[in-house]
Amino acid sequence: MKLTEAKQQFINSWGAFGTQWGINRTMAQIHALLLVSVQPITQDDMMEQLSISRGNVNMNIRDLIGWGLVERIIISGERKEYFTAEKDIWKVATQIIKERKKRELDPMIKLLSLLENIDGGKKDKETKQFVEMIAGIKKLGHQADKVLDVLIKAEENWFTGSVLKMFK
Amino acid sequence: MKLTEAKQQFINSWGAFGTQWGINRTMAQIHALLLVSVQPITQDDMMEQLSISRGNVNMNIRDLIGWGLVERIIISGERKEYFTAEKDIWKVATQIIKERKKRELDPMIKLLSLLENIDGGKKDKETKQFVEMIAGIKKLGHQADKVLDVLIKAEENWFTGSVLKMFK
DNA sequence: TAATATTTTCAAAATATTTTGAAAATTCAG
DNA sequence: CTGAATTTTCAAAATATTTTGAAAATATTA
Repeated sequence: MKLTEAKQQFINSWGAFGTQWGINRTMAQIHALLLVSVQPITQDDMMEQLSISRGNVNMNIRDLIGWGLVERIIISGERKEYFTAEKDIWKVATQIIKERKKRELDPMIKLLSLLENIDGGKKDKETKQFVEMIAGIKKLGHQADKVLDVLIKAEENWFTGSVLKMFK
Repeated sequence: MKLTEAKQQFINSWGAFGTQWGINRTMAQIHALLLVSVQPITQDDMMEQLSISRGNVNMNIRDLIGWGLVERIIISGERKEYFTAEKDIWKVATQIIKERKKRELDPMIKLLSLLENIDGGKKDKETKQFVEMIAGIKKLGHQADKVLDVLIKAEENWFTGSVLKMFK
């Protein structure tokens, strides 16, 4: 397989993969493009390489910066802005975990806590069963939170495999 | 908060949460409804409680069964089919992890293996850097695979918290 | 077997999401 | 400050996804 062909397939597959995880296809493609671009690139480069509009590039770049995955680079003497992505794939994974935890898991646990306060407590069986289900999900959420914290803090250890020895 | 109100909010939030993870809103809502329904319910019950069409219920129920999260129940003497969901939330989480691993992680690792075979090997710097990025992502995928296997096999231990002691 | 209840299918409609592109805003060199 | 280059915004258009509902298929009863 040719290099350009492989890059293209990586970008497309990364995009398709992203959509399965609730991530906008173009955002994932831009991220993939930046991952395989050794030098920083401009918005015009992205427009050309992915055949998408200026507005689309601009909005998704902004999102990627919000996710802490992409950085804006100013090259002195150059008028245009350049962009680059974190290349250490462990740091990328960690950052995504951190963000999804903050944006989704935390609010979910907060909501479940509210739902546990049912009028009249666990008097009748139906209420009791509902409250127990909610408590169970909340507990699962807390456990997931802890497991993810360990993974985040494990840093390169996770990546190099030594965390798994701890598991065993 | 009233029980019916809490149930409704749980169903809606579970649906919203699902969409953030690439899961169809209605499918997540049906799952939530089944989670808080102590007795098995019919497709008509779902149509009524979620205000959705028969076809919608039917297709999403089929998907949920495909995910191994819902079971069709035949009650003797009853003409209609009933449905019920696994209530042990740890088993639910495990099942979802298993399925996503099989449907998404495994094919992704397979693809990355293909992309590592670039014509001419790592002769030039550009190719070398691309291959290394792909190899890095593949390695991350394998590590994630192993971590998830441990969580799946840990069964109730994960849920009760003792897996975390292993981490520490 | 016929009549009826129930489930399944899927094309079309509705809805939601993404993308475009041009105007507005901003930045920067001279 | 002026004017050109660049970035940002966002309403409208395009696209993708979900939902409907009625017809077809299947199952059940008598």
